[in-house]
Amino acid sequence: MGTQQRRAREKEALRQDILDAARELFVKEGYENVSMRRVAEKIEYSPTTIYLYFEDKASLLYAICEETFAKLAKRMEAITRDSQDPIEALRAGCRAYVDFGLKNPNHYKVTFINHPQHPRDDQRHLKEASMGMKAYGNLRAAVEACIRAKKFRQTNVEAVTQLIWAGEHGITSLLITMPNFPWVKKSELIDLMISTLIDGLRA
Amino acid sequence: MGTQQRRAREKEALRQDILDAARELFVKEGYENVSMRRVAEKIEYSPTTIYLYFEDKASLLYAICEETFAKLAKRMEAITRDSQDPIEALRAGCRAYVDFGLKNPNHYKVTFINHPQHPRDDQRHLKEASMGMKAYGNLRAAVEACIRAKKFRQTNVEAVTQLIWAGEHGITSLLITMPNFPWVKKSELIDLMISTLIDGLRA
DNA sequence: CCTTTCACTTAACACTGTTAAGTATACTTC
DNA sequence: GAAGTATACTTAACAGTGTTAAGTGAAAGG
Repeated sequence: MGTQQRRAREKEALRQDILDAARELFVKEGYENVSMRRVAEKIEYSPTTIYLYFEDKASLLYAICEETFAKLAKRMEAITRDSQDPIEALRAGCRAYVDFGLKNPNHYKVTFINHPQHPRDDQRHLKEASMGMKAYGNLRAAVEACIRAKKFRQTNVEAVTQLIWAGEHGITSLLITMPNFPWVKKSELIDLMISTLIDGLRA
Repeated sequence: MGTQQRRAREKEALRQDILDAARELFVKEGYENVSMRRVAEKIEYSPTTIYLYFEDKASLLYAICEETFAKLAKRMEAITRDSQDPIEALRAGCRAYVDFGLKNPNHYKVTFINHPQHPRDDQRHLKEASMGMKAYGNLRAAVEACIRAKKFRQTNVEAVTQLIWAGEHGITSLLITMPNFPWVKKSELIDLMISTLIDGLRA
């Protein structure tokens, strides 16, 4: 009777163990530098066992990214909701995005910078999209609020959202991938980016 | 007498052949998807021969990036020099940067996005920096001209340069790594980024 | 002509992601 | 309770990777 449920539960538990082990290794050492054998070793199973739970290495990564993404989306949602002024909401959301990236550089890398795109696997590409769409949707809502409140000269919601995303991403990714570059004070640079974009958009 | 010179010339010729073969493959298929054996096959030498000319695969890449970078720097220099108004010069330079990235996506990827950073090899990191410094210096000069002409509210040359670089990079890298995303018209997005940043900086 | 140097190759190492085949164990059915 | 089957996992292997140590053959120098 309940045996099937118990088995399903045990399977799910191992799936989570794999995910936990992989996440820790990926985040600590980077996706490319972690082999399936290392993940297997960590959970004390044979390497091939992982393939009973995940299609391949990339799937393992995507599963982790989806989790992480949910966290980011949730955080951004909370931040933008708790703010009155739409401009300040947008500013806070942007700041949260960049901070999140800098605090989880390897996650950010595999999700937005490196993400190994399989040749001719469009299915997976859509999955990625759906994963990021939530965070993007949040940003979009914040931008829409600003436009609705007639705070911006530009009225193309999509274009402005993408513009701001690109700005955030530019700074986040550069700070992550080129840590040895002689940057000015990081937090000032981030604020400058956000302020400059908002000022540039202002009505 | 001349034998030594001839040999040196022949060595240099093969070095260039390797570089040419590697560049073509890297640009066409991406650094990660090209093996040393494939490069060797293309030049019809044994794989290990490459190691007589380049320390490792990454060095091969860096050599190619340096070439490409020189081209970008030269182009940007020409563009910013031929312009009268410092703001227009900056705008044109930015546009050239992004266009260059979109036209050489794999080059841009390996140079600014992926660039496989070797663990504990700081020497190489400096080399990278010196490589990019020229293009960065050009941008810096264009920014400095704007500030000198009192066109900008912000007066921190370094911060503004890095800000603009981040903006350019953000849009370039996102357009390259996420080609399936429903972007608004690309050239409009690029122009919007450049204009918004400049407007936001204006005095 | 002999020796040494030089350019290059062969063979191998230690890895990688991934799959096919094999092996116990636990569960179901008689 | 015994036989058969499904399940969960492992072993062995494939085809590939970057890279190195050892070996080869020809050209250059004395």
